[in-house]
Amino acid sequence: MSTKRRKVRRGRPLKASSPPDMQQRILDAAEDHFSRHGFWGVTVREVAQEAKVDTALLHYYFDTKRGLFDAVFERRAEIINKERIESIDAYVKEAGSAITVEGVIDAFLQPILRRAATGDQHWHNYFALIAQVNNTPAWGGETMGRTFDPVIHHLIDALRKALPDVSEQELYWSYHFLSGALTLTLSQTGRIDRLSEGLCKSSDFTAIAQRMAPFIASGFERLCKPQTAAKRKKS
Amino acid sequence: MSTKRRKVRRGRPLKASSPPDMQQRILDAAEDHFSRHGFWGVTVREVAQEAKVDTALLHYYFDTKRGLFDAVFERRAEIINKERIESIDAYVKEAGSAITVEGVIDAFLQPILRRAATGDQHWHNYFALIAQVNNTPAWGGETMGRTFDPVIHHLIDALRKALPDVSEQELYWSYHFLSGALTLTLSQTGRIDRLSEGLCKSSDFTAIAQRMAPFIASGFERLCKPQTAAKRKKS
DNA sequence: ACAATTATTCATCACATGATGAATAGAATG
DNA sequence: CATTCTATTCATCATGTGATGAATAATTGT
Repeated sequence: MSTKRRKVRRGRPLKASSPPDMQQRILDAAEDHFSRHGFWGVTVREVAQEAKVDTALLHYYFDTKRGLFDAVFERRAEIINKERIESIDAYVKEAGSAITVEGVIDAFLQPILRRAATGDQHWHNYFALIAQVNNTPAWGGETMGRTFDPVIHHLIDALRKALPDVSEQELYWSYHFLSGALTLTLSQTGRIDRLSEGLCKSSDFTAIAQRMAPFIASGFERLCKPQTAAKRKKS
Repeated sequence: MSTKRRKVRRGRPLKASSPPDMQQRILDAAEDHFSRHGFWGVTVREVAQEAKVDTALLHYYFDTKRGLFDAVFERRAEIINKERIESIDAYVKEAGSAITVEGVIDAFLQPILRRAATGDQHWHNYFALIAQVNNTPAWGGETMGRTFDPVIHHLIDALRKALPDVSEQELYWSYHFLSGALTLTLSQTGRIDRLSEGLCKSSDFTAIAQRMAPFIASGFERLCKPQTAAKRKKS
């Protein structure tokens, strides 16, 4: 029990330890936790512990817990947004006048579903995070809008080309349903696994990629092409 | 500064205060908070304060915070589940051999959308709560399944009648998309308001009720009726 | 070589958290 | 009317919380 001063390792670390980069390590750990439990379900200590750093470092880089969360949310948003715009533009150019609703929607979904299909855990977590945010009444709409609305307007512009004289309202409502379907898909709760008794798997993004665009495109056409509404229920 | 013992009001209250019933008041307050911020975003103190009771009472009735959450979640589930089953059964009986996919889905959606359309704040909060849970990766799938799967199987049974020889997988995936669209609708984040610059409103359940069943039914038919897939993309 | 800057850990603060045992007043029971 | 039961509040506990200032070592700039 002597008062020996244990020599502690403090201050800047040796160069060797940086490669994965502390900031990235913190962001990865935060992404992992936030995606599973949401903003309030995570403590900065948990994140710091997983990243193997002191909580003070986390505040040093990201100021507040909220700052960390926003940094996580925006990190991959830019990447995916760029990919989605490129994908849509490529399809529109390639299809020319033969543009279809299903083609546009497929082009919009591809970047996300492809990334999800690789099984990369980081992207996986990130998508689940989007799902959480999109269903957070308090501030989800604002955050989602700020981050993704430009791309969505790009999508809607492309859809207008495939649907001449379409009503704006129908277009937005249709996107709303698309957004919901996509969000639940990305949140990966495993519910459909249980419901279907193993017949369908939340993680089977190949199956999803095959079905989602046709399903959604069909809904769009039904809502946005009045003439298709011929077989209206008569009762 | 005398040591006068301030006479505090303790013990069982006068009868007059019970009418709204303490348990109900706590559940209402909890519903309000949980729906907005999720399980981790709420403290028992906040709930107790809004319900104007001591936190101890809350533990007295519901044991733990989690117990309170589950009680909130289950309270209205029974009601809505019963209504949905009755609605589906009524439609199936009424339609007879003229049963349609859109009719079944409409019957399934009606009870929820009708309640949402009244603007009742309590149901409103409850639906947002469902949305939160449905997108909680950690335990959302399990909770949702336990609470709602029986009704969903009922829905799927009815859909089978409208879609003879349908593939089970297509049926479940279609429901998955339906579930996502409905969930986002109920979560009411206001995102579509911003996106459409006020043209569409999250709270406009009349508009949703008119569009959702046709949109979703069309997707179902596209996926579940192979012969409809004639106009496959050729490129 | 020295000074300034940057990245990191340590120690700690003020306050919030879920939970609980004891106290107490009214209601129910006999 | 005495006893037991139920519903409620009070006071408090141990732990967890986000955050921060000081210390310190490596790096960078001069």
